[in-house]
Amino acid sequence: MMNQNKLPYDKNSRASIVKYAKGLLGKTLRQVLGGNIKQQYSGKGKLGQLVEKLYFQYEPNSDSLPDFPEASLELKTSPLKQIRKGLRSKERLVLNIIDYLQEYKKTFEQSSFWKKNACLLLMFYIHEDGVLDIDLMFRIIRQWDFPPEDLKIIKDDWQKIIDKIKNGKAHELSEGDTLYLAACTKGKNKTSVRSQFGTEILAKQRAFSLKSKYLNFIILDSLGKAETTQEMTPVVKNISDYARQETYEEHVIKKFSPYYGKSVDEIAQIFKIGTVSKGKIYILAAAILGVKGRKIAEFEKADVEMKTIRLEKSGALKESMSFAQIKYKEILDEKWETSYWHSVLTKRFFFVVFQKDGQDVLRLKKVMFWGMPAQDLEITKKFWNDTKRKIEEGDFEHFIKISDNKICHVRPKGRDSSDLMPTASGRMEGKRCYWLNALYIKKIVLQE
DNA sequence: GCATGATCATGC
DNA sequence: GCATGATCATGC
Repeated sequence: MMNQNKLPYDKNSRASIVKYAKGLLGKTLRQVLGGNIKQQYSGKGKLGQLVEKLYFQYEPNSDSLPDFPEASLELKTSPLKQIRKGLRSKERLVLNIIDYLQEYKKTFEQSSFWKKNACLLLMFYIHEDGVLDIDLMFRIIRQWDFPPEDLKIIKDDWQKIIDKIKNGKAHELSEGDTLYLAACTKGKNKTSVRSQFGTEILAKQRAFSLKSKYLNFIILDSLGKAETTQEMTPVVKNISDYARQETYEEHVIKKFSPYYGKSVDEIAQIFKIGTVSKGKIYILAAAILGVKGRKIAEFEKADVEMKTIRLEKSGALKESMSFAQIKYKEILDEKWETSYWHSVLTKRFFFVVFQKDGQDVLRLKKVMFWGMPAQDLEITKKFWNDTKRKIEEGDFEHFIKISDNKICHVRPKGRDSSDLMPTASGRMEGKRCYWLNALYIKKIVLQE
């Protein structure tokens, strides 16, 4: 360890550490430390180590304690990407690895997650391909304490993860299980497995993480983009809104239940919102949740995918659920874990289920949150690999069909059959998209 | 009745 | 103009 007297900050003081950290704001490590430092590390996750070692002058550790233990402050660097509308999070923020054999024994307050990450020193930098870590510019540097409303949801999330571990189901964890705090895979997927409680089945190594969309909220707040965050209204303005022991999801479902059995028009009348076109059911949902405008803040931050489901009188589900187009060129460069289809299927879903009555009027039947179980995700991985391989080979005739019963399928979707998209070989092919099979959705909706 | 192909409505 | 969410149409 360095002689603490020489440190340019007071390691016992959060304020001092944060203030010193801000010396990097708008700058790169090279600019601040001089041009003669060598790139000592390269690759993923190394910028954080460089900041710790070169700027804060302590040796990086993999302690269960925060990086600045005396000040209970955990340092995290995280990349930003430029999109048309401004800066956004490039990826999830990965926190500490979950010890499946220990974490479940603890309360939230004693948990490894909370001990290490209760207070974060966030350092967002602008990601650039092919640029050395020491040449990346820091754009946002701030202390982050979770607001009480967010912390409530994070506690619910943590509990949900713990419940699975307690039940010997760590191998079934998925990012789609939770809202803000997720159990994301960490390490090389095939080889990084760990033993878990209560069963011999090995589970993928996972770490607590904050979802990328949640970080966006921090980023917009930090950049003073109030106009963007104000478009979003939270369902829960204050944690005192919760009934005792109620989770966020239970709270949301409770708000919908008085409208079960009512038609779309009836609900629209109650909230005086005029005619609601099909495909705009989220307007109804926002109204029911008391959200002015169109964006439900918690759903945005958790990246919840809201979908309408229509059941026939009989309870049958007529239609499969469509998603985005398959980009024939882009998919060739994708890996499963970072692919579009994987990112959709690991989201948390919010299903708004309607059913036709005797007069063919759609009535709200129920709402539910859902995340795809890990076993199913494995099946969709096979589906995706098969689809990618066929696109690679230029075989557009034999995609997996709904009758193959592989949870999802490929089907045309375009303006009409002459709506084409170029393939890597330069040939034009009809546009197609990913679908979730109707039968699969039906099972989910009817199981609860 | 279901699988599959095809297309509509809307908003950015 | 186009992607997306959603639904229609047809034939087996």
